[in-house]
Amino acid sequence: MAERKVRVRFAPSPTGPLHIGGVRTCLYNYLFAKKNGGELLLRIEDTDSQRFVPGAEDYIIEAFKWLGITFDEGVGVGGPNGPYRQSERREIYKIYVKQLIESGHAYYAFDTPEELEAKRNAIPNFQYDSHTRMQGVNSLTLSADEVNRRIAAGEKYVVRIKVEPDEDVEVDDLVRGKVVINSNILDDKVLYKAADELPTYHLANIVDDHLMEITHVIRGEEWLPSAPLHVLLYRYLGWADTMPRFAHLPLLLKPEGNGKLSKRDGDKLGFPVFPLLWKDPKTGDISSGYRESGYLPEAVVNFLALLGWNPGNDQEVFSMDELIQLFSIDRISKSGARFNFEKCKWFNHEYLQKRSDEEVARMFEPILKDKGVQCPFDKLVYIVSLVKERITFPSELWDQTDFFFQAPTAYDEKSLKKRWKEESPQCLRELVEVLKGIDDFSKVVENEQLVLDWVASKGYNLGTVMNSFRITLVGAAKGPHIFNIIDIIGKDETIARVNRALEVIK
RNA sequence: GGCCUUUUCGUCUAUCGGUUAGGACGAGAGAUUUUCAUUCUCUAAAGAGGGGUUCGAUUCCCCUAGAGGCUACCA
Repeated sequence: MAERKVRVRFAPSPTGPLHIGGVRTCLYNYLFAKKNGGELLLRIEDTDSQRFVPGAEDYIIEAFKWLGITFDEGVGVGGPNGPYRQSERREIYKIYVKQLIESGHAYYAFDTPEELEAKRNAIPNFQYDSHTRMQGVNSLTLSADEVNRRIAAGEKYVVRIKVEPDEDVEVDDLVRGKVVINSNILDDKVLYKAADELPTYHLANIVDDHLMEITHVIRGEEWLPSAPLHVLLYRYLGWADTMPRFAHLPLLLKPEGNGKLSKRDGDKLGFPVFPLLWKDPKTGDISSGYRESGYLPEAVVNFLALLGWNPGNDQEVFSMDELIQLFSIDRISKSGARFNFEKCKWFNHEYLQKRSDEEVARMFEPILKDKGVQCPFDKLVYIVSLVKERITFPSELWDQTDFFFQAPTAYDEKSLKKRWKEESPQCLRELVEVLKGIDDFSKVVENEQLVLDWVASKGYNLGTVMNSFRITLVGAAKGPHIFNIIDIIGKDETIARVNRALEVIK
């Protein structure tokens, strides 16, 4: 086989918001494509007309835009192999359905869903396959005339693959090695439904991957059991020599308990399982998203990249470019990864520190606006510089800085009990006089030295003075350096806060 | 039930037959900080069980168990 340009695809079904596991699958596809100088396609697999959800497609596109994952071809960007929505490719699939039937690898089946349901109930482990298909109502058991008559009469039929029995089908998986399944356990899967004139996933997937010249199929492990069917389809269609390589990714599991990660886990444990906030168009239910929860896209990408892959050394923090350089399929792990969002938070803290004070200040602006607070931008940057390292999410900014914008309305009991001494009022009254003598509060270092000297000259306990002072300014025993605080709130406000505290605190 | 995959600290993982089994998150303890937080240091913490193969198995093979997936006219 000649060397082909690497082409991979992400092919979600627009049945709702994109699950974080899907995001990881796409990320791995992206990293693999970029690493190998290849291309990534976005294909929308909307062959299930029943489960189509409006808005899901736009959501998917927006989510990857936010994450910095770009597509070279597909829905939203176009390309020479379109259309990229399977619902718009009906006529293409029909050609191959016909080819499969004519070559004897598929057949018409007229069994109704009710009949099949009845068989499943009556016969344990019933499956439509080489052992049972001759009892079905299909083009194998009906005369050609009868088949034609039924089709002409508009009877709803499906087309099923005719799996040849007693054959070991081999899937050479890039992650798991050779996986062999005997064709006897495969059933004659439905490939096409006359009811909506659409193929099922299996056929559409193979036809599109072939036509779009996909070289590597990187997808979740849930597809491993049907991979042999796909191999068979490539063979029956005569495309075995250009069949893509498969790589089945380990699944993302719940943080605790059993099963794979689901929407409910997020709701229950209080972390998002979707990249973006999603509002269900039918029910109006809201599902939280990483973006709206204050996660940085590079943190989400970094966290996800390491869930099932590692570079083989101790490095933990990677830029997208580094991930691209380092990524390789043979370092993908085989077992499912439990989703640990504490680590995700840690990544967010790391990446937030990498952002400049100006950038973080900009994240703070809408929060302040919401609080009805006005603040000059350069002052905001100054404030952010004092508290940035303390926070993991921009949403924590207000709690860390509210005292810069408004005087404390109450004084924390615990702090008072621990830090407010009997001599505090007297010390503070004298401190006010000292502060009054300072003209420029922006001389942080000098002012501190001045106060320190004064405390020493009076023989006061430094901790008592400073902690009491802090409580009057902040309302509690917390916050950044005191002399930065008074620089920001200014002389008048500083003195006013001390005086007010002196009145209120008994 | 059947079939497939998988199994190293609580979690994510390193180790490609010979290591004091390493790192990170989280946890605990100290230090720094006149406050709180940050930061730093240290500590505890793992090869599912049983058989083989081998001079030697976490590593290779088999069995059992656990975990996960699939078993639709869904993807």
